[in-house]
Amino acid sequence: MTAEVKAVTTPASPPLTERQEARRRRILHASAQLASRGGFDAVQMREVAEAAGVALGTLYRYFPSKVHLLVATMQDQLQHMHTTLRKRPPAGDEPAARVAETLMRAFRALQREPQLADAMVRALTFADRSVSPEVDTVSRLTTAIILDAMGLEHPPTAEQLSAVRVIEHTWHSALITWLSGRASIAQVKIDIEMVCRLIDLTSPGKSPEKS
Amino acid sequence: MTAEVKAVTTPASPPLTERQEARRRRILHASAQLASRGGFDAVQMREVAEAAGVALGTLYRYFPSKVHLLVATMQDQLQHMHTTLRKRPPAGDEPAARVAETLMRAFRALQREPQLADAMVRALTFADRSVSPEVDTVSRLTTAIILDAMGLEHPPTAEQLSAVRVIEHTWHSALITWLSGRASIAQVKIDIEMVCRLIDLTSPGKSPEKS
DNA sequence: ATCAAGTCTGAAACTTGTTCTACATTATCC
DNA sequence: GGATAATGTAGAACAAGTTTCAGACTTGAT
Repeated sequence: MTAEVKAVTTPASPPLTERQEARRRRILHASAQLASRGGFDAVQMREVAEAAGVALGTLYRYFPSKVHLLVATMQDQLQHMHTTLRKRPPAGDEPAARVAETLMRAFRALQREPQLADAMVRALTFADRSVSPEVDTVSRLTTAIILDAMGLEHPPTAEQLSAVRVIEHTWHSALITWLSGRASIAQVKIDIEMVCRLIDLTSPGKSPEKS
Repeated sequence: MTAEVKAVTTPASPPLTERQEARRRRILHASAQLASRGGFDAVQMREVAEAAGVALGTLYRYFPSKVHLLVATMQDQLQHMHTTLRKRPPAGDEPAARVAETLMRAFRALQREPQLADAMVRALTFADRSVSPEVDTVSRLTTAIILDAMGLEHPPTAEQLSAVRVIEHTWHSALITWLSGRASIAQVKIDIEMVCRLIDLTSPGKSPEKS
């Protein structure tokens, strides 16, 4: 439990009342529910509103677009996953192995709800500038998960952060190719393990070579 | 010019007549034109049809959805880029350096038409299963470009292909983060260079270490 | 030249994300 | 408790992707 992670939760601009918090929660739940059924397309704003017992206008007040909604849903799910993963840290000896294990574990979790994963990931990559802050939060959460898995003793170097970003890139993109049926899970595993080698490459005082 | 690349062009199911080929071309041109202006949102099917001098129904016969259209547009642009890049191969000594240089060159080309890039990349990552074949073609084209840049003397090993896939993942995902304003070009450069190290790592008879 | 099959056109219809409006409910402040 | 501003509701309206259809035009074979 080294390298403390500073609260990656939402910035929480205006404090919400209890009823509002409950509405928000109902909406996110409805969103995840519908997404689990039929993926991105099945999350229809009117249906979400109805399932959450909320007027369409209200839904849009809470989440200004479908993409915002789904990205928030992803935040939510990632939050869960992060706490779950923390309970059982990966077992590998090397940081690279631990990260690969963690990611594959996350991957298998997503596999259990492929439609939900589809909806969230599609929203994430489809998001335009207006969703940047939210997407950024997701990105920070992912980074936190990976750094956690690395179990560093010191704060990460700039190089290591770059490696983590590359791992994230690979993770997202591999997820997409899997979701759209263009890559098998075995393939994803290979690629994840491949990219995790960058961790060894960037851990200080390890590689004997250097230009 | 080693490691011959087998024609990555379209499979061309039914041979098109001349007028049809012309229509297809007009459509793609209109699509790119509109995309250059306002990105993904500006490519409106009715407008594309009008600009191409074609009925809406015809547009849909040629490209069954907006995403199909934009992915085809990307194929087209990549085709261009590939031939352009081949004219001036990258200059670096090491394969990794050559690949990084090539990708950054491609990156700068996209920078010149950021809106077009936005439209194409968003379509690509938003594509669902129904567009898999087309997305796959784009992927093979990208792979071809990277393998070309590596300038291998032998056919690539399985490990190298995995590294190339990871590079592609990084390339796409980095592109997205840049397009949505969440990463600077400098950052993209760093990450591309980072991931290209995997090439050294996987070139046979190079790395002195091995578990 | 003619017929049949396939293709293209123009226009309307349908779907779903998003916006808007008029009114009801709730929260806050005095 | 009552004024008032913010929030929520119901439902219409709008925008853009997609589908549909009747009729006109091409094409290819005979």
